[in-house]
Amino acid sequence: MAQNTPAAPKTSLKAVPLFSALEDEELEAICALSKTRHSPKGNIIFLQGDAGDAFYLILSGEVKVTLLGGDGREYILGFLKSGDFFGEMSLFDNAPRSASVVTTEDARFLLIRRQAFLNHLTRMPTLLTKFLSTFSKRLRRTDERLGDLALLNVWSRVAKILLTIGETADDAHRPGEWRISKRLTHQDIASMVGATRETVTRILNELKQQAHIATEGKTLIVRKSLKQHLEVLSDSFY
Amino acid sequence: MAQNTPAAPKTSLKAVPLFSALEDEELEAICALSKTRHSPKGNIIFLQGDAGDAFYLILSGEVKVTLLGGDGREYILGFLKSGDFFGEMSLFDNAPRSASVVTTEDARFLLIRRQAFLNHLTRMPTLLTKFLSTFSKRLRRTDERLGDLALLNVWSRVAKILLTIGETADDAHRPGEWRISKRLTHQDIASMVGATRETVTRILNELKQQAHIATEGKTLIVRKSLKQHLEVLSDSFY
DNA sequence: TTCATCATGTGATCTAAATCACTTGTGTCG
DNA sequence: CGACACAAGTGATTTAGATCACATGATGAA
Repeated sequence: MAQNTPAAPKTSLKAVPLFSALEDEELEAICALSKTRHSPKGNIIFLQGDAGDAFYLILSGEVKVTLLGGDGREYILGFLKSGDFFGEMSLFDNAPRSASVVTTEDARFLLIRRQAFLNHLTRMPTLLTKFLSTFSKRLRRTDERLGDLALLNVWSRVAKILLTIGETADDAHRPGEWRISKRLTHQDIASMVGATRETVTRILNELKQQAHIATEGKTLIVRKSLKQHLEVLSDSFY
Repeated sequence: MAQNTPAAPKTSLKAVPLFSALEDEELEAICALSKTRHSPKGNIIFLQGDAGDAFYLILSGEVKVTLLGGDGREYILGFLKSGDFFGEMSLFDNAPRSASVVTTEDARFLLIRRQAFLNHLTRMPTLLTKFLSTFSKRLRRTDERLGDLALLNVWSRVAKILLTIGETADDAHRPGEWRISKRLTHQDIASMVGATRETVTRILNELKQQAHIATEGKTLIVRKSLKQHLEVLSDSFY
């Protein structure tokens, strides 16, 4: 299962955006109070509702952040990878975990406990600001998704998430399209837009028909035409 | 329409939770760079998509924070009142407004511009921490609502929001119930849960039949029994 | 290569909730 | 006071999307 190693990495932290602005001595401090943890694919890091007092920074691998429904269904808030972090909310209020986190690949984390971190945090305003701007972005994203769920139909939600994923996870830069190499099952997409697998399958085929998307081997191609198409739909109230 | 007065209040800021931990001199500084603004009921403070570089603190009155759909429908993120603030996201990233804000009562604001504020902000770590914990709470709430929209049906969403409002806006402390004096139209509730007015009307009557809610004059009574009822529903997967 | 497991495709229902189309309150303000 | 906005109540109808029930395809471990 999960392993804890007392040693913390030194140099690699400099490469992490969250810590990039810190002084060497501050980095030392961070290292001193952090542990590393390794979890194989499919491991539960924590569950929604758990008491949480630790913050995790992903050193390698990938995790999935989800909300769980009473009937076993899940809503995927997002995937996080190397350099991203989670569990940071419990640093500032110690409420229970608001979401669950599961590894979707073997992953290594830097783990820092609330109390240990807080003492140093106040003495690192740069870090506070980093957190603030991350929170800001996260809040914007969740607000947008809230609007999507409340105001758009499944077709638009699927189109939109494909575009979002394309824009952020484009692998090969090409003129009129984005290429997504990350393997996403229809169920994954369904759980990200709040719909069923079958509906997503049908919409994806429809989009393929309309040449808005295509597949090449394992990579998914999203054409930018889809973006215009979507914008026309939502601007139609003028 | 909206009026701008150059003068800023002095003593009243001490009473605002956001600023309560500040030193007198820091308060002075805040006052120096803030303006007050007055807006009558129904006024648009800003719209989703606007460029935004100011932060607002509500001194009196109430506002409604909404997301607008392409077809004119709106999703209400929430109501904010005296002591609450909004537009703070643009302090930390200067992205366009992610939501719209409209006054639902005559209101007075303290208004602080991004640049002016930022200079001082870094020198007030207490304030940074205040923001951080607010962001944390907000993020938790939006995550929860995201889960509600994606995973619950309209009945549960209505029940849940009534309970939430009851818990936070209870006016008279009574044993088995919460009393909400704030006037909420069925359309308001519909816009808060992502449903139509008619559906909300029907559900509210159903809840009244089941004695989970009642009205007394203009105040809405939500019985705590509703909470149990809702929990039974969502725990039914054990 | 061969199963076994997981992902996808697709028709046939079913249903929660939206939409439509009114009627019936209920304020409130000239 | 009447009347003119709003807000709420309620049936009838429609529909997007869920659910159900399989068939077909990939993929990978033994």
